Amino acid sequence: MDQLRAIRYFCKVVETGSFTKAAKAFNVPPSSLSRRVADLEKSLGATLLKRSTRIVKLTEVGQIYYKDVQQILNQLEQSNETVRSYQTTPMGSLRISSMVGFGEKIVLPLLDEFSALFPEIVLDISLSDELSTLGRDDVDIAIRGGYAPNERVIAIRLMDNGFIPVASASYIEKHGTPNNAMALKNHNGLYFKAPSGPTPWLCNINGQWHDVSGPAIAISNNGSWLAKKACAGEGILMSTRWALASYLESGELLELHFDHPLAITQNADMAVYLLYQKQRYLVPKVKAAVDFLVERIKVSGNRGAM
Amino acid sequence: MDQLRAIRYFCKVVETGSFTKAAKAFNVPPSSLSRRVADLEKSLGATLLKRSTRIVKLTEVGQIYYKDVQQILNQLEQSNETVRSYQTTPMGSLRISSMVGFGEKIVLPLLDEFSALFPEIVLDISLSDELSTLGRDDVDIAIRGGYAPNERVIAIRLMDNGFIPVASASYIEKHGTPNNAMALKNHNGLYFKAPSGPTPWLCNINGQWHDVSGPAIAISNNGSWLAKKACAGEGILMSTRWALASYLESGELLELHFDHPLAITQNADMAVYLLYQKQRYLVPKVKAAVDFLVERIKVSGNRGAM
DNA sequence: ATCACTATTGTTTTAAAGACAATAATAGAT
DNA sequence: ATCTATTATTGTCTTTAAAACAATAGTGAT
Repeated sequence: MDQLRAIRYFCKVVETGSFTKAAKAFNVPPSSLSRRVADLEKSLGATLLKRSTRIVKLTEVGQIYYKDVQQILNQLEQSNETVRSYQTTPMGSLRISSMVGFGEKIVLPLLDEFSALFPEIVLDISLSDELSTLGRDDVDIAIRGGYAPNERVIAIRLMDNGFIPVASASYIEKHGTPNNAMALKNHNGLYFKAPSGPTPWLCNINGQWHDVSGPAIAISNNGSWLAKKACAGEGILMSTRWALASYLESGELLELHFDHPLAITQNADMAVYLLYQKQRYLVPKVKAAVDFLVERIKVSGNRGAM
Repeated sequence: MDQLRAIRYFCKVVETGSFTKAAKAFNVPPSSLSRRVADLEKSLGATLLKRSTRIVKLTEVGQIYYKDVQQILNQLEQSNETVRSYQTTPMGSLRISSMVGFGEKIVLPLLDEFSALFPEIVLDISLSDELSTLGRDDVDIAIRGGYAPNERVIAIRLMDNGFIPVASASYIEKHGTPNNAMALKNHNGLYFKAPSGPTPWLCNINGQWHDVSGPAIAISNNGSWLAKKACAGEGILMSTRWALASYLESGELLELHFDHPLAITQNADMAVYLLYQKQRYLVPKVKAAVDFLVERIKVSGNRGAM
C-alpha cells in the first residue's frame, strides 16, 4: 500500500468534507479515494472517518491522526523543497507574516527592492498582529514583537520595540508639560491596542510598577490613526520609535522625557524579532529574504532609532 | 511513485551502507532498491548517494535529506502506533531511559511490580547519565536531573535531587566535625562525577557563592562505590538523599548540617524529572508507565526524602 | 591483472492502483 | 411519507508501477 498517498487522500477528504470533492482535486474517481482510505483504516485497525452519504466527519481517533499526519506531510514537503532547491537561485513563492504597523512602515517599503533583486521570488505577505505558529504552518518568515520562540526557530533581533510617550506642541501648550510620570494620570491618552488588549502607561519607580494611564480619548490597533490624533493635539500617545519616526523628524510630535522611564509592559527587552525555522535557511529563497531583511532593517533601525 | 517506500529504502541503504544489505532487510532484490532510490533522486532533482561498487555514502544534500526524513519516518510510525493502540490494553515494547544511580535505586526495583500489572508490556530499560534527545529518538520515557525541556515534552517533577553532605562516624571521630562550611576545605572529599564533570562543594553565604571543596580522595560516577568509601571513613561525600537513604537509616552515614546550605551547582531547583512526549501519552503503554512511575516514585520520594 | 562483490540494467511477472459502470444509502425537498 | 438528487461504496476491467530474476558492468582489494 502506498501509505503516503492514502494519507494525502485522507487529508483532502477531511479538508473538503467529501470523497467526491477530494477526488476532483486529485483527478481520480471517488472510488479510488474510498478504497485507499479504507486500506489505511484497515492497516491502522481503526475507523478514521464517520461516513454517511451526505456527510463525512472525523472520528475521535481520526482527529488525532489527522493533526499528526497533516504536520508530517508539511515537514516532508519542506524537506523535499530543501533538496530540490539546494544550491539553486532563489525562486518560488515566499510567505512573510508581519505585525501590521511594522509591516506597513518598515517591511513593505523594502520589498520592491527585494523583488527587483530576486525577480523569481513571488512574495506573499500577510500583515496581522495575531501570532502565527511558525513551524506548524505555511509561513516562511515571521516578524513579531518580543516573545521567545522555541529551539527549532531562529530569532534575530531586528530593532528596539520600546514605547515612548509623545505629544504635539499644541497639546503641550494647552495642557502643560507633565513634569513627572505620575502627572500623566491627569493627561488625555491615546491608547494603542495590542492583540492582548489596550496598552497601559506603566512606570517603574524605585523597583515598583505604577499604572500612570490617564483618561482615554481613543483606543485603536491602528497606529497611524492614533498618531494623527496626537498631531491634532488630542492627547498623549505611547508608541514605538519606528512608528513615530517621521512625526518626530518633522517636529509634529515631541518626545516627552521623564526621570523614570515609561513602558507598556513590565517585560524588559521589548524588541522586534525576525523568526524562521532553522532548517529552512537552507532554502535559497528563505536565506535570501532573511539576509536581506536583517541587513536592511538593522541598518535603518540603528540609524533611526537607537 | 510510492515516495514513502522509496524513502524507507533510501534510509536503510544509508544505515547499512549497501544496497544489497538493505535489500535483504526488506526481502526484495537489490535492483528494486536501486530503482526506487533512483526514482526518488529524480523526483528531487538531486543526487542523494554517491555510489561506487564498493561503497555507498551520502552526498552533502543527501545528509540533510536523510536527517529530515529519518525524523519524519519516526513521527509517522509514532502516529500510526497512537492510532493502532488507541483504547486498547497497554502492550508492546516500552523504552525507558534513566540516570544510572536513580535507575538502580528507585526505578528498577519498581519495575517487577509494573511488569506484573502489565504483563503484555515488554520493558526495554537503558541506564545512562548522558541525556538522550527525547523526541528525535526512540525513548518513550526519560528520567533526568534538573534541566528544562522544550514545549512538546512534558516534565513531571518526581523528587528532590538536592545533594547533602554525609560522613561516617569513624571519619568524624578521626577528623572532627567541621563546624562551618568553610572548614570543609580541610576535609577529605569523595566526589561524584556528573557527565559535565566532577561536582564541587559549593556554599552560598550571604548571596556569595564559595567553593569549599576539600582535597579529593576519589572521584567517580559510581555513587555506591563512593558511598562504600564514605562508610569506610575515607572522606566526606555529597550525594542525593535518595541515593544515601539506606545508609542514613542504618546509621552508617551521618548527615552533616551547616548554617549555610551546601550544593553542587548554583542552580536552585535540583530535581529529578520524568519526561515524555505529550502526544505519546495517548499510547496506553506510555500512559500506564507514566502514571505508575509518577505515583510510586512521588509517594516513596515524599516518604523517604522530603 | 585478477577476483569477488556490488550496483545497475533488461526483461518478465506480479501486484496494486485507476477507471468506469452500477448499486445502495441518506439528507433534504415535495 | 415519498421522492429525488447526491454521495459513498462495490464489482469488474484496464492500466500502471513495483517486484523478480537473470545478466552486465564497474571497482576496490588481493
